[in-house]
Amino acid sequence: MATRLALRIQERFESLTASERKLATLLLDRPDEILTFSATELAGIVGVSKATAARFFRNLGYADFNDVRLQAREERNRTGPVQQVPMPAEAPEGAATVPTHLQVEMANLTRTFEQLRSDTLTDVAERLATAPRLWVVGLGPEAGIARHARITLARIRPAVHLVSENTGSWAEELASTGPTDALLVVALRPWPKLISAILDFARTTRLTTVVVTDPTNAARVRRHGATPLICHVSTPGPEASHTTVLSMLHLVANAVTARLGGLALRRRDLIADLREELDPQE
Amino acid sequence: MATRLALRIQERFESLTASERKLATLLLDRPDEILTFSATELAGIVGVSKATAARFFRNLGYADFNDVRLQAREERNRTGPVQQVPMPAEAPEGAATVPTHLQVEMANLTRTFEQLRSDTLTDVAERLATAPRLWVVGLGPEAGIARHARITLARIRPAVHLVSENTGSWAEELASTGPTDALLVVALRPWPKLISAILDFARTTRLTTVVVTDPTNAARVRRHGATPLICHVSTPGPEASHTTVLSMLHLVANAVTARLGGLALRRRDLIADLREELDPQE
DNA sequence: CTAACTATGAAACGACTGTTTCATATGCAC
DNA sequence: GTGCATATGAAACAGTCGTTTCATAGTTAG
Repeated sequence: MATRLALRIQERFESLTASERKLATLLLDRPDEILTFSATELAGIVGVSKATAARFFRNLGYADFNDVRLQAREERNRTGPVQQVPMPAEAPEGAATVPTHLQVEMANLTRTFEQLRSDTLTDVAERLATAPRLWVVGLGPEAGIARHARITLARIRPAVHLVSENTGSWAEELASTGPTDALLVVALRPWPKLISAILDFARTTRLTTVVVTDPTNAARVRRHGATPLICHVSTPGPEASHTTVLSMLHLVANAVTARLGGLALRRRDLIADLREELDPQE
Repeated sequence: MATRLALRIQERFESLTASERKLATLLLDRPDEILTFSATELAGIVGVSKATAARFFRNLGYADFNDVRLQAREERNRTGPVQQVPMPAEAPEGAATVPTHLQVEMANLTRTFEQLRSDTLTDVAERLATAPRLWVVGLGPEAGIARHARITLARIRPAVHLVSENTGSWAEELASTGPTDALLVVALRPWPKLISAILDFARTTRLTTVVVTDPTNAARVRRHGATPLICHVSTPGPEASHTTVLSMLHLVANAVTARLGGLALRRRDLIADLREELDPQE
């Protein structure tokens, strides 16, 4: 939390004049004040003139007071590394308290995305973006998520198909896939056997396959020749949390958008316009 | 964490003009911006004129923009420097970097669940747990989420129905609802008009209604006589993130489970056994 | 189609902010 | 004491910000 301004002040503190030290002390004590107060106000608080304040910031090496504020603002936006959040221990009761829930979700998120390599992401995005057709699969509890993924991706690229969850008919639906198509699977524990079959089929058809899954299935996915995107979904309770899965899919969609550039944006705008027409504003 | 400004905006959101809504949305998404940005800058970010911005704040009941800033400043002091995770500013490129994504999701999660009152949660859980039948609705982009909610809830209680998104047929589907049934709606911005109609119908049928929504629609939900569960979904990019929505639904499901106790657990185990039978282990 | 109304941005205006200039005060060397 | 250097505030100045006015585009009512 050491801002560049604070460091600069500390270096020169002894060589500052009395009035300047008043300002310096205030800023070291409450670093955020720069963002919210004007130079005049700062001067007023410690009882020096505006002129002194102006000189102070110039003497620190800034061109302007505006310069100071812009830097401070910018520094706050890229605040340092996210602190590691500990996963809460097993809750005795079905203690679904709000703070516990929040902490669990934060822990899952940090684990998930600190582990995700950004080149894996761009690689996946590249393949999902360029495939002629994209098939999305999610069985049982993941069916809703898969549907959501399909909706999201269909907004930024054409030919996104949902493989229905009617057991048995998936073969017919996937039959029309070609070797350069891509397959996006959402499958967590407990791992449905059917997914293994689908992955094997995808491998023989030479489909590019990405599987959003949990850590326990990562190795299995690799064994099937697919790329895993690992999401931590553990909870103190009995049910897994799909939160990180959705977050991962959102990130993937963003990456695909970035890869496709204007193409995706135009498609998205087109769809937005269409929606607006169909459902008159409001 | 609900500032007075945010509340004031939420109350009047629907009566705002298009340009004003752009400003309102920005301020709800990133409440701290008022402290650091000038009104001119705010106007510039969302692409409206300074004049509109000035009118906007006056229409909200403030004398001045300065008035706004003073109040915001004062409130922050009262809240103390609880510097939570800051929301990153607009990314220039489609810069969907992993760390940025993580930070955005963390910010949304903390905002969402620090604002959620635990008695609201238990109240909602009580009503969703005890209703004879539970109906789940989600239109357009939220259809997948709704389906997921239905799956999740159906594991812990009987008679959970998904109202299909076929426009027009919802009336027939909801026709069989009774006065003590409950309705769970997922609806974010842009608010579909159809949802308003459904909420009005629910009110006259005396359904208990819970709406998972974003801050811009909270007041509207209350006006329809329903209980809002507010999720922060803002992102630097163009697409909203449904992550917190899913997290909220997970929490609600947990709370319902806690309320139902052994009943829910037995049902869940039963279903797990069934699944295992249908899809032989592994 | 016209009239009234609303929403909006461009531009004029006044208020305020930050910088610079200048005169004064303070401290130190001699 | 005088001379010199530095620190400081008052005031002049230039620039920016927020407000208001006014003209225009878009919408609604009749």
